[in-house]
Amino acid sequence: MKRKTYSCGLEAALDVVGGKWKVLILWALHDERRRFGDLRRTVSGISEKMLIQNLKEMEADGIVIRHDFREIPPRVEYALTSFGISLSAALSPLCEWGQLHMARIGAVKEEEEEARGRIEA
Amino acid sequence: MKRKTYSCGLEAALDVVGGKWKVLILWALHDERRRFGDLRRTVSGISEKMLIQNLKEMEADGIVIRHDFREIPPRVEYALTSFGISLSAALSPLCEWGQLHMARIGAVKEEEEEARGRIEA
DNA sequence: CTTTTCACTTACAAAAAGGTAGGTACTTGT
DNA sequence: ACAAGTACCTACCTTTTTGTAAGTGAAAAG
Repeated sequence: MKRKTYSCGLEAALDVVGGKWKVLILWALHDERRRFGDLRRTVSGISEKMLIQNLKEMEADGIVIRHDFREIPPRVEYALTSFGISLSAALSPLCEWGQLHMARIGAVKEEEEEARGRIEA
Repeated sequence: MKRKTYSCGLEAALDVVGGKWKVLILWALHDERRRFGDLRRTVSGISEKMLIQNLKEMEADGIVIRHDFREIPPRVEYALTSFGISLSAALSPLCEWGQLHMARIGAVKEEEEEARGRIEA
């Protein structure tokens, strides 16, 4: 068994919340618990596969809890654990930063995409 | 030209600092400017290709500046811009969170890896 | 004249992430 | 009898990301 080590806290945090969807799922849950289908509609663009896959990982990482009501038709709710809540708190300055510079970032990324388009064409 | 929009600040931030290496590079630069080779040694495990690739993107995103001394043998230094510094500031709570829960995260991720090993074997 | 240093570049290969389309079980409503 | 809704699962495929290994140029050191 290799000891998993991180060179800084960011690396550890990214290990839990990296990838394209997890922060968005976290965000969707940061103020209210939601059912699977509700999440699917809220996190726009996500596929069912990605949603469950990420939810499972997040559950394994202890940042969300799954509550199965064992009803038929099925009803399952997802919520943040206290660990997940602490994570979303740690993420909020980054969120604010992103919000503040959203226009700038979006503009730069558009340029980059256009540039790539020019090269590939 | 499609307007690039983000559903929350986190999405925008991740667009700039996503991926496996960028936060680590940012971290390596957050307290001092460094030469290419220095970065290569500091960010352990990164390949030259990934390092330049990420540095270029970060430069295009305005979070690092490249200073070429135009000497031979070549000498190039990288440093954070003020934008980059603001980003690293926004990242520091997440860094602290990661540091605080590093042991827990590492343990869970080890378990997950072992579990995957069991299945694949 | 060969080797070394440094900051890259390029071609190629491997791995990880993400997407699509279908299916399951079970009940309620028509 | 049949379609609809719910929360999934599975196999397969494409795209994106990451890694590896080699090469470049230009001067200076041996």
